[in-house]
Amino acid sequence: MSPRTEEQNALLKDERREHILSAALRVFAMRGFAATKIKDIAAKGNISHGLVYHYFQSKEDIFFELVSRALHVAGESLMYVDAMPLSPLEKVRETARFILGSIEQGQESSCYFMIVLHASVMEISEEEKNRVFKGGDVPALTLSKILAEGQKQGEIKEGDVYGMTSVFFAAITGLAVNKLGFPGMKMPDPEILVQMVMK
Amino acid sequence: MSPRTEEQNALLKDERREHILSAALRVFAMRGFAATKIKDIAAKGNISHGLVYHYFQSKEDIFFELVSRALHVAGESLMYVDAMPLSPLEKVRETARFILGSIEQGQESSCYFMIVLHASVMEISEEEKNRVFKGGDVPALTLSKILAEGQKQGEIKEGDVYGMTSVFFAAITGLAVNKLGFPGMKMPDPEILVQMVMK
DNA sequence: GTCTATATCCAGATAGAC
DNA sequence: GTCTATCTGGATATAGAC
Repeated sequence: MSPRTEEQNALLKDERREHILSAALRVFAMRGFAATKIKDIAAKGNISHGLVYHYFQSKEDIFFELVSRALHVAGESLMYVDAMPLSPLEKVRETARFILGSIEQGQESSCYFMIVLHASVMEISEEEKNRVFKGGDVPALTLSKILAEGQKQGEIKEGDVYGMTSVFFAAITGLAVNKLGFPGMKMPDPEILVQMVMK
Repeated sequence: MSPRTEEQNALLKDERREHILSAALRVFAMRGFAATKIKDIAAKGNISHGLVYHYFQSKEDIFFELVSRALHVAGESLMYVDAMPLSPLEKVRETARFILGSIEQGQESSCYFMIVLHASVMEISEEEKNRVFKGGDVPALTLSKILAEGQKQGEIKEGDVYGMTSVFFAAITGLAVNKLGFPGMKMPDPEILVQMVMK
């Protein structure tokens, strides 16, 4: 019987962590931080209550790990679209389609949006907030850059780029959260978002 | 020493209730239902913990009273704008200006938006949800009606009125919530929302 | 590595003094 | 009407058995 290598152990441990995180995602999204009980996460993941503490130090740890991932993935996605060989307007269209599509198709994206939202209104110190939301402005900065380029090229409406960006993301967040509260809701045509900025 | 009449007593009682509700508003908005402790509400209102239960039956009672008010006021506001002697497009503009203005000027509106949002993702039975959100679709129905009229008159873009409505409200909700999490944030020009639907 | 049992704390709600 | 004291349940986190 060959003992597992350290590497294999680390992999198994990672898988377990992923399992717990994925179980925690929905629960945190729906109930918020405080209302989520470790017991609920454990039940969702079919493991015992105590085992959760074998993989994470605390409830906060799990929550902020999810927040961090959400922000990271959002940033990556925007930068990915930005790197595509498309005109600025097409990049906006691609972004709108991609995000609304992922919200439409399952609840996972919506859960991430909701978790970030929960985190953003949590009462934590300014320092802590800065740490948690480190890099959280990458999506907005990237979109702003795209819009500014589009204005130069005459594809995008003149006006406050920062304002357009915040409305764009606010709308997406709002839709995601709505979808979570009312799953029957149909996502609107992404083109509506595009027309908001299109000349 | 003249004893207070029943009427005066009722008025005082109402004032006290209002006092508690207003103290509860921010706390519920920021922390959500579960994380809000009766103690916090009492502290915010400078009254004792036990006294809260003299005016309300339970924590839920306070919360759902606030949700109900938020929905009621939102419906009233939209119907008020709709009754104004304005073209459909102007009604949309007035709505956007009014709501963004009230979010800009203080936190109260944002708190109401956030509370509705908390309520919408709460895990309650379908029945209960229907009861809590009774009349909650009045704003959306009213705006949809306005947009449809605007399309007939050629002021509003052709396309899915339901989609435009949901993006419009999603954007506003998203902005309100953002403002709550990051108070320094500037509200965008309402015109951005108007241009989303304007032909 | 996984579970059960439990220590410790704190919250919602009530009772009863003033 | 308002407060303080208390009952009771339940949640986080830990300890220790297997």
